Amino acid sequence: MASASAKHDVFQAIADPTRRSLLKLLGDGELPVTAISGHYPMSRTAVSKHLRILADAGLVRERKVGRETRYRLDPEPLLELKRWLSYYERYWENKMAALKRFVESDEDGSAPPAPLELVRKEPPGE
Amino acid sequence: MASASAKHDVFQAIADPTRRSLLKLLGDGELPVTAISGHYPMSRTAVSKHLRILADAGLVRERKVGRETRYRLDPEPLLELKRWLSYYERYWENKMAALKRFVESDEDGSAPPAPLELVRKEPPGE
DNA sequence: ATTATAGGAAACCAATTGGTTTCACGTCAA
DNA sequence: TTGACGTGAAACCAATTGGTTTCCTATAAT
Repeated sequence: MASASAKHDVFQAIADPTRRSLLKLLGDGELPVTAISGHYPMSRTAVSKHLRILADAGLVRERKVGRETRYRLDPEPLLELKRWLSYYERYWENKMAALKRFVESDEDGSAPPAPLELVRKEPPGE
Repeated sequence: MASASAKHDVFQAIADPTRRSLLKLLGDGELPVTAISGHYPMSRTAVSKHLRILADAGLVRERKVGRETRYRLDPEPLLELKRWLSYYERYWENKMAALKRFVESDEDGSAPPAPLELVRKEPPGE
């Protein structure tokens, strides 16, 4: 439900750092466009377009008040992201487990759980 | 550590549906490029470029084996995403709480779900 | 009534993106 | 050695993106 199957999905919406910043800013509460754009080095119009993209993705809600349009965070679509991420939990768990096994291994070295070269931090040879 | 300070960040990397699909595919294990590209309607070269972007973001690792290059998932950078997401947990919690309060609200109506209006912050000068 | 303010719409632009086709190179097989 | 296979690099292209400026319309405020 909620669907928000709009033309902008949440993945694409949060891909831009300005938009991620906007989400954070709008978490504090409702703000009109001009106030928002004051936080950014770009034009008000540019910010407005970012806001529209966020709104299309359902991440932000707009509300007209007099002559202003106030925006605020709607975190609901982030749940989709969370769901997507949760699929990968098992992988880090595996990795963590492998790492742990490696660290705790009583070095008979007979069954290296996984190559995992990420473990070693060579002193900077370069 | 890890840092993956590369030119492609994880947010941008997962913005593309093909790349998300690749991650899922590569979760099953190492695969060479041709085998991978067989799953997609686009050219091998196109898939290869997606793989490079994923690799730049640290989401995928490559390993040369004879004349093939095999790719596999590296979920580690997703932790950054998880961390980013976790910042917003409190918001859905609030929302959930508000919703719950609303649903459970019996008759007094004195506590509307969540006005959520915040006052305006300092006008950012001009 | 007139003027100033808030914000969206439109037209435009450069850079990036997602894709293609062609080519070159290293590796495996005959 | 000759040729086929697996892949990346390069050059190219259309569409999208992130931004701008200019204009237009509502809504205050005087």
